[in-house]
Amino acid sequence: MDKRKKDKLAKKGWKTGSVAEFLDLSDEESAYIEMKLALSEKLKERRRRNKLTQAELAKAIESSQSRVAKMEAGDPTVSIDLLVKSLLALGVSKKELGRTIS
Amino acid sequence: MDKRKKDKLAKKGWKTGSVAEFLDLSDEESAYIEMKLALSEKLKERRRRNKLTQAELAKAIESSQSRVAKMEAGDPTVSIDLLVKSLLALGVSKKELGRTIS
DNA sequence: TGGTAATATGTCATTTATGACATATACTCA
DNA sequence: TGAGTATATGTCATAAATGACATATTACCA
Repeated sequence: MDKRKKDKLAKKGWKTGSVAEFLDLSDEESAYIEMKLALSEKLKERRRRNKLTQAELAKAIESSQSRVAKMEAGDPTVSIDLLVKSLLALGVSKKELGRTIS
Repeated sequence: MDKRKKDKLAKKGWKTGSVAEFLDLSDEESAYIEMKLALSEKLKERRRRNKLTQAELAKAIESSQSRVAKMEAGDPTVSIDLLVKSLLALGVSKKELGRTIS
């Protein structure tokens, strides 16, 4: 099955527990996706908590509003690197990042 | 200062605590580098524990020996994504990954 | 209702990460 | 010592991620 499609489905509100079963992902694949989705959630949450618009955050991290939107949507073209850098820029600590992905 | 050079220096046995001071990295930059180095360490440790050569691990993750070497060396061209995928392939859990980067 | 700000989606040229390869260096052991 | 194995380093063409942009959709409120 096309990975792009799986991610697309996965982000559409499916609970991660059931996604792996239904889409037949390996444990490593689903763990990886779950981690990215957890970081997405955290980003959305923190940006809002910090009262920033996507455009404002984008400027702070030298990115674009559309990419921030994709990060928060769990778009498969977004890397963990970018999510992590963005979260660090929002003031999230390594410790909290660790908790987030666990 | 050139980021490539900073990473180069950083991986040459400098203790991470002092790197940030000496090289004048922002908190976010050093947190990011520390996370990558922690993942590098973990990879080296786990691969050895699993009694695999770099070439064998490379095959398992569909990469190359040279890239595995770079991962373990903390080469700045290696993404967190690749490190995470590799660690998951070695059987490391999300929980342990979380602990590792913290 | 309409107007405006925020967010989402799609596309694309450029940048960056990647696997592959060659080759250098280090390690083991006879 | 040298041969064999493992790891490190450098380079490059290709693939993947990125920022930018246009535009669609949604949310809010006067």
